[in-house]
Amino acid sequence: MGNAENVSKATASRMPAYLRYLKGEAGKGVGYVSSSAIATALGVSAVGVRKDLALVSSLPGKPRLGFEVVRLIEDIEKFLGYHRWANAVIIGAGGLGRAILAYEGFENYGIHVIAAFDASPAKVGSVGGKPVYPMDRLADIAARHLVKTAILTVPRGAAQEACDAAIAAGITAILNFAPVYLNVPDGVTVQYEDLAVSLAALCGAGTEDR
Amino acid sequence: MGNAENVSKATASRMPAYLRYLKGEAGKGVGYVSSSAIATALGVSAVGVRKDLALVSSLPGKPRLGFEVVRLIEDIEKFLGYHRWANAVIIGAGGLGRAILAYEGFENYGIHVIAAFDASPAKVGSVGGKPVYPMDRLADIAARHLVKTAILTVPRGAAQEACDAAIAAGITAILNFAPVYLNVPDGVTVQYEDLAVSLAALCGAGTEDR
DNA sequence: TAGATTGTTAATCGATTAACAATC
DNA sequence: TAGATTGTTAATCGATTAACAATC
Repeated sequence: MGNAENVSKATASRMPAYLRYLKGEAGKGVGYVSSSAIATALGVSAVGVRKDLALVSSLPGKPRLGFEVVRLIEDIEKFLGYHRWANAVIIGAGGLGRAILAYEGFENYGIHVIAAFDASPAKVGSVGGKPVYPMDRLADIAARHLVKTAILTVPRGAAQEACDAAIAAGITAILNFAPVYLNVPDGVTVQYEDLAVSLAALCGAGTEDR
Repeated sequence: MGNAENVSKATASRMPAYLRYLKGEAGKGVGYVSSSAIATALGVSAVGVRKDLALVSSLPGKPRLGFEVVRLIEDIEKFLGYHRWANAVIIGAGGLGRAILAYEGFENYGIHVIAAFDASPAKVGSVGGKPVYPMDRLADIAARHLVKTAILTVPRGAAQEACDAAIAAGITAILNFAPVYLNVPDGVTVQYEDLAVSLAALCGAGTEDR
């Protein structure tokens, strides 16, 4: 138990779902939860849940009771690395960028979204108490706050240019909401967050799968 | 080739990335692309790419040349089911909901986002030419437009209630942006789009993986 | 032709499932 | 105790990688 080193990628990818469910149970005041309860709620197998949890939990589950909810939440959060903090910026202060800038949920996950940047002077100002700067301030501010992560919410036509600017400013991880492929050098990670793809996959899932 | 029935889930999950890359190449006027070019661009193995493409492409790749870009794009789009159309609604017309309502990218993927709904009368009106209705119109409008998919962009505290309302209105697929677990009956699919989790995973990826 | 690239068969690898003994 | 639940070992399953013959 708690041997968090050799955790497979498949197991790690399920942790956020466990965490979401467990937090819901904790909110209802549930003290212990069994692997089979988690399994049926999430639509997976109970033995799979036990194997996953065995790898990250600091305490084994108790026969007849199951796993202690609050303990498990702590263990999963620790595993996911939410104890470390990181700063991030938003590039593109349109509707989506501003919505994310105002989003309150990041702080719970160890992320400070410190500012947004936009090429248009008209967008400069602040949103929800957080500043929106012109693009030419990006390199300066990113360096000063050790920002390595950017959320890209610019129109598709501006995405590659914004991406290049981010990389020039020292960004090494990009969460890209623009539905275009980004050309990046080695050492830079891009994660694509294509809403249309997510939605299309979801629409398909209902009809074809079962 | 083109035997799109027995495509593994792993293969299907890579198709959007192929499509993104290929569209970028097509935009540059590239006519043919090799499996190894795709592989290096996407950071995967070339033989894996060939295996994936063999399952969805209607035409085999040509030795010395590679795959025809425009043909491959059509094949992947067809595989992903982007030829079928579906209507969707947004529930929650806050910043994120309004941004998604105004988002132009869905139409390319066979999805019509026809309207948004909000519990607050103050939000009713229109955004980017699309209507925002009060929540009590949901069942009526969803039924009339055969809407089976909802995008949930309400605050976390309102998520379960909004989810229940959606299900009561006949929704069977939910793309949930609220960072909470949703309790749904059998036959309803929930996909979690947790920005904070995505971002946290991205931040972690840069440091721990290599 | 020579060379680059393809598709396929076999081997390896990893993850899931099944079976079962251990525990409170 | 009896029963529910756990953790683990072995077996199955699926996906990736390696090797190589086929093709333009």
